[in-house]
Amino acid sequence: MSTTSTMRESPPTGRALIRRVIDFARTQNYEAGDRFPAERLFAERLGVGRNALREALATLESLRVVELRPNSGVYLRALASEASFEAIVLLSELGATPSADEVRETIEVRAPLERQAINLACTRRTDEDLASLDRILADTDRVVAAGGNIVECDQAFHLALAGASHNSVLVRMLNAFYCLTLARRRVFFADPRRASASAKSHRAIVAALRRRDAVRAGQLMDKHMGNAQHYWKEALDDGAAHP
Amino acid sequence: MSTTSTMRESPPTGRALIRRVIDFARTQNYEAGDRFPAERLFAERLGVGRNALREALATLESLRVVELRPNSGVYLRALASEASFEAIVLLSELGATPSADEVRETIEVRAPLERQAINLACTRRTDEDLASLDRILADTDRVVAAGGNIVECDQAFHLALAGASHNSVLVRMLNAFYCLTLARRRVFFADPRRASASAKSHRAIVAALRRRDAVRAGQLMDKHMGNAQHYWKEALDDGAAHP
DNA sequence: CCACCAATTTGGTAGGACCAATTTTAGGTG
DNA sequence: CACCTAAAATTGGTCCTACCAAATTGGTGG
Repeated sequence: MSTTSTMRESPPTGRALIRRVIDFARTQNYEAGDRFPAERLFAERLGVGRNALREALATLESLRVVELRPNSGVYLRALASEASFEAIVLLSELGATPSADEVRETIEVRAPLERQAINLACTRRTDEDLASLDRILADTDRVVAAGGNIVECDQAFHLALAGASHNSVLVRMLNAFYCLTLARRRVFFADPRRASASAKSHRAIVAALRRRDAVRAGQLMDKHMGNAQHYWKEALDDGAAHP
Repeated sequence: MSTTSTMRESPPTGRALIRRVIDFARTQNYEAGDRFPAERLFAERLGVGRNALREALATLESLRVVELRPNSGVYLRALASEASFEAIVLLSELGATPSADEVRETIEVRAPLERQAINLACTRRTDEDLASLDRILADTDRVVAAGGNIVECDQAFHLALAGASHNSVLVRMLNAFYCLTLARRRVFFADPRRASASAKSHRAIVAALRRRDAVRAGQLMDKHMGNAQHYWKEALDDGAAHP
C-alpha cells in the first residue's frame, strides 16, 4: 500500500458511491426538494472525483431519486412517490435490508402481476412456452433430488411463465421483482421441504396452464403468492424486525 | 453525406446521447450479449467525450439495458426481458413513439395494478386520503368548466388513489406508468367530452371508496381501464400504426 | 505442450480546463 | 433612494490527459 497521500481502506467509488449519496441525504435529514451541495464541493466532501460523482448522480436521476436542474443543482425527489421501483431494486443490491413493511408491499404488488401473467398466459401460451416450462420443471426436480438450491429454477419458472403471457412489460416488471427478491428467496429455498413444496405448486400451475384453465391457474397462483406472503410475514415479525 | 467525421448540427450530448447509444445498437443489429466498442473508440465514434458516454452507460446499466463488465466491456442485455420498465419510460421521454402493441401491453399491466390499488385503498384509506381526493375532484371540475386540459388532474387523481393504498411500491410503479403515458393522455384529454366523462368516472370511484365498497370500486376501475384500452386500440389501429 | 512473464487492452478514477447559462453583486445613473 | 445595467462569481455540462488495476493476449523459454 504505499503511500498515497490519502489512504482509504477501500475505494469508495463505483456503485458504493450511489449508496454514499443516499446515505448523505439520509444523515443530513434531507427532504423532498432539498438541494445537494455543488458538485465540486460534494465530490470533495465524499472524497471522490467529480466524474464518479456525476455518474452516480446520472444513475440516481434516471431512477427519479434526484432531479438535475442545469445551472442550478441536484435536488432530492419524494422517495416514496416519485422515485422509481428500480431505485428500490438498486438499493437492495447495494445491501439495504428491506423492512417488514417493504416486503409486504412488494408482495402486495407482485401478486396481482403474477395473477395477470398467468391469466394472459392461459389464453396466449404456445406449445413452445409449455415445453420450456416442462424443461424448467424437470430441471427443478433434478436440483431438488440433488439437494441443491432451486432459487435459479424458481426464477426461471416465473420468468418463463411471464414470458408465456407474451407481454414484455409484464416480463420486465416481474423480472425487477425477481432481482429484488433474489437474496431473500435464496434463503427461503435453503429448506428442502419448501423447495419440494414449491416445485409441486409449480407443477400444478403448469398443468392448469396446459388445459388453459385460467380460473384454476389463478387460484393456484394466489395460493402460491399467499404462501410467500405468509412466510415472510412470520420470518420478519420475529426475526430481522429488531432495529 | 459528406464526410463527416464530424458534422454536428447540435451538441449531441446529454440525454440525447442515451438515445444515440440505443440507436447505435439498433442500427448495428446488436443482439443480447453483443459487446459495444471500447469506451474510447465508442466515444470518438459518437463524437462525444468519454465522460459523457460513461454517464449514459451508467444510466443504461442502472436500467438493465446494458451490462458493464469491468475490464471487459459493455454488453447489451435482452431488452424484452431483462431491461427494466423504466427503460421504456426513459425511451419514451426521449421521443420514441410507442407501438400499438406496447400500448396494449402497458394497459394490460396497469389495469391490475390500479385494481389492486383501489382494492387496498378501500380497506386502508383515511379521511385525509378522501379529503385529498375530493379536492382533486373539485379541481378537475374547475378545469373542465374552464375548458382546460385535465391531464394533470387526472394524474393527481390516480396518484392520490394509489397513495390511499398506503403501499409505496404500488405508488412508485403506477407513477412510472403516469410518466410513460403523460404525453398520450394529454392528447386523449384534449377532447372535453372525454374529460368530463373521466371526471364523472373518477367521482363514482371516490364514492365507492368512501363507502369502502371494494367490489363496486373495482368494477368501476375495471371499466375505467377498459375505456382507456378501447380508446387506444382504436386510435392506434387506424392512426399511427403505419410504419 | 505447457507454464510463465511482459506488453497490450480495457474499464475505473482523478483532476484540470473550458463553456454556457444563471445568479449574484457592484456600480453608475436618473 | 430607486432602478437599471454590466461585471463577477456560481454551477452544471463537457472534454481531455494521465494514471491505476485487472484481464487478456502473445510470446518465450523450459
